[in-house]
Amino acid sequence: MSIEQDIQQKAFKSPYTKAVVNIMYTNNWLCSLQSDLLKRYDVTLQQYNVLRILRGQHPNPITVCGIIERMLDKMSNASRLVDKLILKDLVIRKECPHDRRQVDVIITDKGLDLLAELDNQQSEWEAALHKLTPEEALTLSHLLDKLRGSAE
Amino acid sequence: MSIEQDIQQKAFKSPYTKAVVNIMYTNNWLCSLQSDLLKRYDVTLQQYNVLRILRGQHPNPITVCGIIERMLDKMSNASRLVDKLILKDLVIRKECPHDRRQVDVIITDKGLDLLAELDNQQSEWEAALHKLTPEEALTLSHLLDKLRGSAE
DNA sequence: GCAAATTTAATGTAAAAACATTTGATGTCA
DNA sequence: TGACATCAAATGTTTTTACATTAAATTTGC
Repeated sequence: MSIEQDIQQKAFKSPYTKAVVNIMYTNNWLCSLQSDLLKRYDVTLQQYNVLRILRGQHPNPITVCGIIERMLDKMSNASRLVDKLILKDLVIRKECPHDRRQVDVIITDKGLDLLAELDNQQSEWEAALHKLTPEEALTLSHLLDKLRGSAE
Repeated sequence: MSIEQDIQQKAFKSPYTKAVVNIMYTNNWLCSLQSDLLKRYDVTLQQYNVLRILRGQHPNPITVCGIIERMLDKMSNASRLVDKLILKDLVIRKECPHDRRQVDVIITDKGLDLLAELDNQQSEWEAALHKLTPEEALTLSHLLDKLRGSAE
């Protein structure tokens, strides 16, 4: 069923309003799916995102500022998020040699192992997305870029 | 710039992963925009969504359960959200005649006025979305429905 | 070189969310 | 009817988020 039925709304004011509501609704749908999966590994969605950013840099370190820049939702407590990951031995903090204000963060082997494990699980839920063809998925991305005014 | 540049990622594993990340990124972009607007009126995004649900029913009441069903992100504390709205005189609680477990919630005139005011403001930020044509906005919605397996 | 401004990360605090439990009301069925 | 399951809403508790402030290091301009 379509978005109107999902949230039991009769009609939307404009195709734009409808698209916006649909993005938010779909986002929540995706987050729920993914959180359920991550919960089994005792990682939150935010922690998972930070881990993926760190893996993207590995074996290079990245500063807390760098993490915030790359995060999907910029928030101020990346610092505390790193704290949580350190408690689980998934990352380590290292002092930054050339600027002592900054703090380098690096993913540990344990963190990489966890991500590898999660990659496998991901295929399980990614299969749920294959109701779109690869071309449609790209079109979707392109439209979102354009919506944000980020299209080239 | 496209999503890759926005979050400084080189490439995505698949068009599906890219679409999912883009949905989440765009959702955050939209929420920030909208929250900034709502903040001036001392309403949160969640409270705003509940108010719109209530307006959709007006002049009929709706139960707390009904609100949760229609919310974009189902959470358990719709009850407390209603509390907040009552404090601001935007809604009222009424006992439900035929089932004393349930509680009817109705939007007040003050609530309707606030929404009307916000509707005007909305056009301001909706203009930001007109980089898409109406047809593209509909295509976007359709692809999202299909992604969730909700296409007809 | 030094004071002021800026940057980086951490921390304090209040509000909100997530999750479980409780309370009261209704439905079910022997 | 009465025990038991179910349901609706509220409440308790812990964790997370949002927002502001602080502390230390670096940069800038004079």
